[in-house]
Amino acid sequence: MKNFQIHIVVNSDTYLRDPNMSELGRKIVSESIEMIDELGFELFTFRKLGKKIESPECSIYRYFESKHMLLVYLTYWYWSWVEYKLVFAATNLNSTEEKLTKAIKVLTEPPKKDNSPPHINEFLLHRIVMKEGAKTYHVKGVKEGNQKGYFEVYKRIVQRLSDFVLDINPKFEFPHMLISTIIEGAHQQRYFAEHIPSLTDVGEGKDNITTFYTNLVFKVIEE
Amino acid sequence: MKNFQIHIVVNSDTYLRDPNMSELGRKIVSESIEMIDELGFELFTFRKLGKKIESPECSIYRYFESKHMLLVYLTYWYWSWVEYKLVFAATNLNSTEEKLTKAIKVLTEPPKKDNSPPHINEFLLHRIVMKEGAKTYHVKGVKEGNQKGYFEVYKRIVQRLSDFVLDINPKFEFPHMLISTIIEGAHQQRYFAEHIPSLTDVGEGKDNITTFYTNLVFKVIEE
DNA sequence: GCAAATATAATAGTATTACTATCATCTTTG
DNA sequence: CAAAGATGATAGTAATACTATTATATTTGC
Repeated sequence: MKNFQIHIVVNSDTYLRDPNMSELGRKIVSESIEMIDELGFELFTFRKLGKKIESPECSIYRYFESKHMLLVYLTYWYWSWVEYKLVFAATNLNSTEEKLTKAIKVLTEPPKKDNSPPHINEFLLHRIVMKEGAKTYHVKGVKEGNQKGYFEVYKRIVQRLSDFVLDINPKFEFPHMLISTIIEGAHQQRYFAEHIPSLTDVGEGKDNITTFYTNLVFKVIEE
Repeated sequence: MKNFQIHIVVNSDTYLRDPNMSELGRKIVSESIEMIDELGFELFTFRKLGKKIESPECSIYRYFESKHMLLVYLTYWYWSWVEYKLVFAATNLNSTEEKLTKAIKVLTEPPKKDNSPPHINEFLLHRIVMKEGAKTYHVKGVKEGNQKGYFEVYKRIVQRLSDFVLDINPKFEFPHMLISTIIEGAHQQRYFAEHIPSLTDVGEGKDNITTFYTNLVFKVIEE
């Protein structure tokens, strides 16, 4: 039972019409998450999505310029959501060490059921971002996308944790590299664990990823 | 002046006809490297490649089942080449520490001009693998691809360095995670440095990536 | 309560992509 | 020098990633 619901705001350059403002828009978002997770981003098409939600393909194009931009929207949403969880997780903690530990936990653990909006399955969205997230920037127009702010939240998260690192060790030279390495690394390891397990050490049942990266960060930044 | 040339063997499941055995095959490989680097993998097509090499599209399909499989071939080739460099780099070194340091250097530094086969521009190939490499496994058929051995060399490289790590600290629990994290991380950081610099700490002219990851590895594995 | 604005649906169409098929010709090689 | 194999020429297909046009709902502002 929850008496509040947070609203995630997404950069308006990622969409043509705000999908959060209409029934159809929310349906596009929620069903596309299911479908991308099921088919993978390559086999996912607006035509198939249209069929699933029983709306014509061209209606989807009124919300998103392309399926690539839909992916950009979804990952932006995801990172905003993670940012919210990071802020929330830091409250009532005193030391920067505790805050950093908690933040690494949020970034490296898979999501638990929580108060995300009802039309977003954040468990599936997490899987999508792990697998397809890099496709938002591994494209020709990265620089333009970066200028338009598609990655601003991601960058802010990296900055936030980098600041913790610098607070703990002001002389540490590579905080951004360290943080972006572990964020991407955690997603990657979780994906490998499922599909190419010999690239990881994730054993049966037990989840070492958070332990590994927490350890890594504190060992690397100590003077 | 070189009196020898090494020949990289690629898993024969990645191609229909061995592109290394004919003039046309080598042309397909060498020109596709230029073209994928120039256009990005999404905009690259066999039709455009056919036009460039003045051969019909269908001739290219006689070598590679799809453009995805061509990418798999190219990345396989790349990692085999890196493996060769790793073996070469380890000769005449006594301590495992030295070997590991050298290996990290090979894996994290951009390639220098060396004795790669004339039809392969390994500088461009390195850029392609940094940017597009993950697309070989971020697809629906990863598991089948893994079973067919598309990633066997990559896995062998991870194993090789993991063994160094375990030799230095036999109690270290997560060698594979550590090594695959730094290999992917190095590529990623180099890509970020060029396109989304605020995610890194790579400054003007100086290249910190190797320093960062070398430090990271030795700090993390120390008892 | 109704006109105007806006969103959606229905239908149709286009250029391009990712292939496949067929057959003729050219080049090896045993 | 014949047979096998590789390449070229030509053609074709289903699907993708869109766009355009017009009709029909639905919302909203006065």
